[in-house]
Parts: sequence; C-alpha cells; structure tokens
Amino acid sequence: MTRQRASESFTKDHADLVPDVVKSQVADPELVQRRREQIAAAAAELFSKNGFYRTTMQQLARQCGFSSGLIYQYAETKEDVLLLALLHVMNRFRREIEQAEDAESPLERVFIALEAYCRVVDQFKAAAMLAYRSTMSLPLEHRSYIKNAEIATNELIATRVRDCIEAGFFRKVDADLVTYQLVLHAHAWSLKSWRFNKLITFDDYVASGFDMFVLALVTDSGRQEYQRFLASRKKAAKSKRRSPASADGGRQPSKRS
Amino acid sequence: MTRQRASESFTKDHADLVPDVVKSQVADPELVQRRREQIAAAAAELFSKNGFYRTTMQQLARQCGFSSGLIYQYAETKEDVLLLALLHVMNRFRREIEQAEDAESPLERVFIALEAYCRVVDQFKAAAMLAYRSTMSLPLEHRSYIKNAEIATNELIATRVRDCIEAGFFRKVDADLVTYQLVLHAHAWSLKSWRFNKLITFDDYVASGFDMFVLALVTDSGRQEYQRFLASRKKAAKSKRRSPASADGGRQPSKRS
DNA sequence: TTCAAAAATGACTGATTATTCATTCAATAA
DNA sequence: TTATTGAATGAATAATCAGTCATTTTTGAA
Repeated sequence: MTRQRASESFTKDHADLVPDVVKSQVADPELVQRRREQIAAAAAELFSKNGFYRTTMQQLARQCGFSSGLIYQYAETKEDVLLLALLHVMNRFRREIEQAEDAESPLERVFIALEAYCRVVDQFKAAAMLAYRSTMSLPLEHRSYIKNAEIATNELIATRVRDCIEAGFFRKVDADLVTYQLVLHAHAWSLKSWRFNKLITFDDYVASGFDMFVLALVTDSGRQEYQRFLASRKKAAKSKRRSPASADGGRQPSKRS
Repeated sequence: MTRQRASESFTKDHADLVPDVVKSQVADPELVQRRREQIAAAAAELFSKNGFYRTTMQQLARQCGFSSGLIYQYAETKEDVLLLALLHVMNRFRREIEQAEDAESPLERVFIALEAYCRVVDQFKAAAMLAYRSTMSLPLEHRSYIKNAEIATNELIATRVRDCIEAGFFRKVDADLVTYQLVLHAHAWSLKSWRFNKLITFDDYVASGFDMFVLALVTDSGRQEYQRFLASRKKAAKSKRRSPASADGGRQPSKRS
C-alpha cells in the first residue's frame, strides 16, 4: 500500500517501510498505523522476553490492551505480527543511530555511529537478540523486509567508513565488509553479554573495538588523526568528569586491555 | 570418526559433557549413549532445517528410525532433546578444530584454528545458527551446559592467542576478549552468509579477518613473523595450485579488499 | 436524535502435538 | 522349553492455541 502518505505530514523521509505483505481489514490508514504500532511494540516486548512461540495471541492482546480478535483486523497471521515487531525494533535502532550527535572528523563520525549502535543494543539487549532468534521463524516472503531494514541501517555506517577512506584515513578496504564487522561488534554485545559483562565494561568494549578497527585499517595520515581523536576524547572525558551532568549512569571504569 | 574406540576406553578425555540433567529410563549406559547420539544427530538435522518448534516429536522419531515413545526413554522433555542436539553440534565443532593440522609458529596456529572454525561453520551453516536461534528456548538450568561447551571450545583458541602474546608477537591484550572476537568472526560467516556470500569468498573472508586481527594486535617482532607467515602461505598456495589434489572444491578466488 | 457502517469483542472451534501407557517383542536365564 | 526382564511400540489423551465469527459498541453523518 505505500500510499497512506495521503494523510499529509505523515510522509516520513524514511517511510518506516510498512510492508505491503501485511494486509489489514481496517480502512483508516492512520488508525492502522497507530494500532500496528501498539501491536508491534507489545509484540517486541513479549517476543523478546518469552520468545515467539511461547507467546500466545491472547497474551499479546492483553499486553496491547484490547481483544485477541482485533489483532486479526490489522494482521493476518502471527507471523505477520512477528514481522511488524522485528521492523519496529530495527527501525527504532536505526533512528537512534541517526540521531546520535555528529562530528566533523570522519574518523570520529565512525566512532560515534559505533558507539550509538552499541548503546542502543545495550539498552535493548533482548530486542537486539530477537532478530537473531526469530528471523528464521518468518516465512520466506517476509525475510527480505528484514534484510532491507538491516541494509538501510548499515548504510548509515557504511557511508561514514567510505568517508574515512576518501579522506585518506583508511586503506582502500571494502566498506560494506568493514561495516558488517562494525555492526557485528555492536550485535555481539547483546549476543554474548553473559560473557562480555565479566570481561569488560561497556565503554571499554566500544573503545577497544574501535581501537582494533582503526589499527587494522588506518593509513599513516589516519594514524595521526586517530591520535588527535584520542587526545580530544581524553580531554572531553576529563571535563565531563568535572561536570556531573553525565546523563546515562557512568559505568565503572576498568582496566583497559 | 573418533568414534567408539572400544567400549571401555570410552571415558573420553573431554567427556562429551553428557549432562546429568537429562534423565533416562534405560539402564545400560552404552545403549543410552548410542541412542542419544542417534536422537541428537536427527534432532540437530531437523531443528536446523525446520526450527525447534516446527519440528514434532513424531517427525523426530521417524528421522531416528524408531517410535516416538522411545525418545521418552532417553529424555524427559523436548527441551532435553534440544540440549542434546545443541551439545552434539558444539562438540562436533570442537572436535573438528582440535583435529585441524598443527604448526610451529604461534601466529600460524591462531590462523589454523580460525580457519578450522570458519570451515566447520561454513560446512554446517544451519547447525551453527541453531545455537543462536534456540539457546533461549532452553530452560535456564540447561543453558549453563551450552555456555560451558562454548567456553571449552574457545579455550582451544585462547591458549593459542596467549602463546602469541608470550612469544612477543601480540601486544598484551586480553586473550579471552580477542578469542571471542575471533570466534564471532567465524560465527558471523553463518549468521550473515546471505550478505557475505555476495561480498567475499570464504578463503578471503578468513584471510582478511585474520589480517585485521593481526594488524590490530601485532608487535614489531610479530609483524616480521606475519610477513614470514604470509610468504610461506603464498608459496604453499602456489605449489598446491600445481598439484590439483586440493580436496575441498577450490573456491573461485576474488579481489582481496 | 437516529442509524448504518466501522471497529472491537471474546467465546468458540478445529487442528495440532507433547507426552503417556497398555501392550508387544526379544533376549537371556533358569 | 518357559519365565522374566527391559526395550520398543504407537494409538490414545489432554492440553494448548491460532484463527473465526456472531454479536456488541462506538462513531459520526444526516
């Protein structure tokens, strides 16, 4: 349906990719939008916590605050709901990364994107794992929507990597491949949190991961840029420590490897 | 392979970690062992292909070649069977890595382990994904067995990383952390094969991954060692190309990034 | 206020499936 | 040969749950 940009300002640059495979009985597109958001949010929560198959449609309806029959006005099958839930999570992740503070240096911009990705993964660990656990439960026709959503998010990072290459900071590597490894570094924080939590703090995980990538990819001029970046971060950290306005709970620091 | 080196010597150095949480009605331990192997192998195949919840106990019994009731002589619940299947896969992976050819140089030994891990993941993509998809379907008491099996495998790599550090080739990094990143690099080949297959060949994936790790971790003396390693590999590849005995289908080469 | 259309309800149904258990079978001992 | 034991069978069971639909409620246009 893709249409629904009828109701004026709802166009959305990124058009949250509401897939036309999911059919609705209800006419009003705005209502469809709103209800599906409810359903997707509730489903993401329950599926993340209890798994797709262990969650019943009755439970889901209760979480939504309405009856089980109504869900079937906005989706045809339980698998449709899974697709909505997964896209809901992935779009949220993408938005968080888009909204991360920005910077001048291409190198710093990669760091910021990686950090933002890791942070949202950290914040929604269970949701982050949901994609890994459940994508295979999706009917084949649904999976491409997931892949596209993933690629769209990755592109945010890939362009930043390419900028580093163009700026001469990184060697001429395959940006898509590097992007995937950066993404996996973020995902791994949720996939293996039971182990990583014992080994390293969040901040060090991000920093040491970035450190590895930079050391492996950097040119001579990039190395200088990285030194500058590290210096400015150190200074920023110091001044931040002075002003206790650190919004998200400053995790305990630890031995860097 | 590795199989039944006689009944008695079955103690197994690595004691395939048959967990005592899974209770059996049958007395004869050898029979239990054999049947459980059957069940685990069949389950690994079906769960990998169709997923845990979509596989019925009847299907599983048919795949085993015996009746559905019999499964319940060797496991109490379907989740027990999942645990057996997962451990079956993980132990197989560990064994494959243990049996990989060996080498003198610590650096080369890390490469060999990484390559072996990637290869077995490549060979059994669906099985490799099973762990990610299904571990959360296990009851909590079962999960620690999975974690232990994973740690046991990782230790094979961790010691090799430590050797590199001791030999002065790697900086004094956290070996467990680096190990986890190596492992994830192998796992990622199955998790994201739909994407990677378009970007890179298997051989290049392994080589470029190793390259990244080495560049990020290496000391000056390690860098020399790595040059030597690359040179010897190039020579080996050349002589191999001459003798067409390359066992596993020589994949098409491609542009290295 | 009226009333038809749209939205929402939730009890119900049909199908599925994990698990059980009364029974059969096979091997060994007496 | 016969009795005993433990392994194996597979039809029956009991529970669950996705999806339906007859009914009620809400909405908003006239």
